[in-house]
Amino acid sequence: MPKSRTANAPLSRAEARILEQCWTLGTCSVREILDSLSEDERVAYTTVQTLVHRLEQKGAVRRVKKIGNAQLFEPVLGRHEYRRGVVRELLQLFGGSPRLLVSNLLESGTITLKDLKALQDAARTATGDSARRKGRRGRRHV
Amino acid sequence: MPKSRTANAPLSRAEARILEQCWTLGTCSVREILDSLSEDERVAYTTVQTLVHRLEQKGAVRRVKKIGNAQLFEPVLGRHEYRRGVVRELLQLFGGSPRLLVSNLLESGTITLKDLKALQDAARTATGDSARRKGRRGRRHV
DNA sequence: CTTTGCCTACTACAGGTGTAGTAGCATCAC
DNA sequence: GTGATGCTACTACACCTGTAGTAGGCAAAG
Repeated sequence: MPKSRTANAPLSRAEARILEQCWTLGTCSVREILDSLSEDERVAYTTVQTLVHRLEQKGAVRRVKKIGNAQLFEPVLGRHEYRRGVVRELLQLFGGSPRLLVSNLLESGTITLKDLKALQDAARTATGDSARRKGRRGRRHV
Repeated sequence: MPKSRTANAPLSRAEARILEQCWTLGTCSVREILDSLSEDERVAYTTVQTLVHRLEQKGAVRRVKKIGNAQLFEPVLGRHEYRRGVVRELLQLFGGSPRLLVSNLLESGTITLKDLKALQDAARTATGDSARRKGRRGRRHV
């Protein structure tokens, strides 16, 4: 039977979409998330609410404070960890071989040799360069 | 609401697992699929049967002939197409940027620069070599 | 203080998914 | 032919997911 909706259970498509908005918005309320959705993704307020609730159950977000009668949430699971997990999932499809995966990208023309080259250069400088970039992007708290 | 179980609808995890066995086995029966599953994946005969049935509804396999009273199935959806689809799905997570995806693989140490290098070489010879490789890998029919 | 409005906690429900049971027909070994 | 076996077609069912409605509470506006 399908997975239990407890801590670090896998996120569904819709849940991930909401979490994504949380990443963009930082600490935010249900309404803010709703408003941040594009026209064609708009759903009912309660739908977002339910999804946020489920995300909370799965430990992907947590409520941090209450302002007035509104609850503010904040992502716990980071974009990076999440992506890592999903990619790991995907890799199983390729027998755990990331090379096969990239190879697939190449064959289907999704990525080009030029792209790979660029990535290599970027990676080389990032790793071998000074020390270790720790700031990542400009995390404006909110 | 979730997707309809009609032609080329997305495959669920379990369905994909079964299809995978079909790829390995080639034309095969429900029992053969069941028997080919490893110890810890073993499920009831009827479970496999149901999954094969759903795969059929989704157009991923088709019944080719009947031997005795047993039905033989054959994959319609190829491993390659399937993978391509899943990767495309995943890419949306990375804003459609395959570079970000590979970048993630690098950062998490899932793939190395050496791997990329090897892939590039392989790709270069395959593409730029003679004319156009049309056989891909040794596609032994079945 | 009452009204108005947004917020939250439940509840709901149809369709998907994972897993399996049952009934009945087709075959094969006698 | 007859019984043993295995196969297929239904049926079942709990849990997940996507989406939303409802009731009731807090708080700002008047």
